[in-house]
Amino acid sequence: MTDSDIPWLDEQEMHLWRRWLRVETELPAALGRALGQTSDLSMQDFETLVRLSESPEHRLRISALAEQMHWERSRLSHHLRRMSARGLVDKQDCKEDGRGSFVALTEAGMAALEQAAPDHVRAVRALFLDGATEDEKVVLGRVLDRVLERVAD
Amino acid sequence: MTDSDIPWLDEQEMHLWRRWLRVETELPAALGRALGQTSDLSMQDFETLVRLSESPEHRLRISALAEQMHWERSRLSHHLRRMSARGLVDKQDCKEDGRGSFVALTEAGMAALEQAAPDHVRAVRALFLDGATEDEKVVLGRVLDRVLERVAD
DNA sequence: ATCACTTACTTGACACGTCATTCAGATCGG
DNA sequence: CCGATCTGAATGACGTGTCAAGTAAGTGAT
Repeated sequence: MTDSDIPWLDEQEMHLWRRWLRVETELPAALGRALGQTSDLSMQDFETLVRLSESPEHRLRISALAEQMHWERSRLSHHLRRMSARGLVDKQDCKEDGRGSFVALTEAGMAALEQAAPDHVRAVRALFLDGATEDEKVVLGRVLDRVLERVAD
Repeated sequence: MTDSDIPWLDEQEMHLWRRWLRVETELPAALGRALGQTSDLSMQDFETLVRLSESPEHRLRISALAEQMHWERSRLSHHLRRMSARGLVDKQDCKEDGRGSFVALTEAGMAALEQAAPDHVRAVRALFLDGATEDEKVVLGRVLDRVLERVAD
């Protein structure tokens, strides 16, 4: 089998694909670095805290949180154990279902989120959102939607 | 400090940002799963093999490869050790510089690449490239370029 | 009530990435 | 030359993610 038998990408496609791959790795890396400089939170910590802060009573069933974040349960379980050890969240058992648990934001978690959020939001704007005009954002959103459909489990 | 003091994202921005985050994690996951079903290669293995196959004599200095791939040297070092143990690549020392090394594709590595490539390329098209029209690809490329500039080290 | 099945979550082993460190071999100033 | 420094690469410790297995509690049929 020679190269010509492979339905390879042409130059345009390859260029677009490789730029995608680079952004996919470097954007979160840059945002993570920025976030780490003004807080002790990772992007994952931040996202977790945001989801909780948006929830009634600042708490959620663990599986509900996992579903919202599109995380595997075991990943979330590991992560919450670490965040809990750092005092950012708190696990509470669930009266209605003896198997289940809630996770709740602690005071410290809320404080960490509020302290970190402004810089992080600024960074998301500076590195990502401001990179596209309004029209381009519309196109980008459309493309992302289609990719998500194709990827959907 | 209350929520209103935080320069949060509006609904449009948040929606776009979260879709981006989802695609950023789920697209590589889906491609990795697909690749894993028809080969024993990860996306990282594949990318490494492609770079080598595109190089003269199918080999490169390790630091050159790291630079091409935008990988940290130690990451590449770890990865090449594993790939080498699986017989996909081969390390050779460099006459001109006693510190340096080359990595070369093995026969098995080339065979694995050629076997995996068609399906992988099809998957990249099906999940990503076909999600955008030609016009949208132009826009997407422009946006990715701008984001890369902003992220650039 | 009991036994099988499902659900909610945890755990442990392992793969990968990062960071700091190490080490040999270049390179360069004196 | 020779010591200081730099460079290419490997290594070890550690954090995080995945997958498979485990535990405990709910559900449901008989």
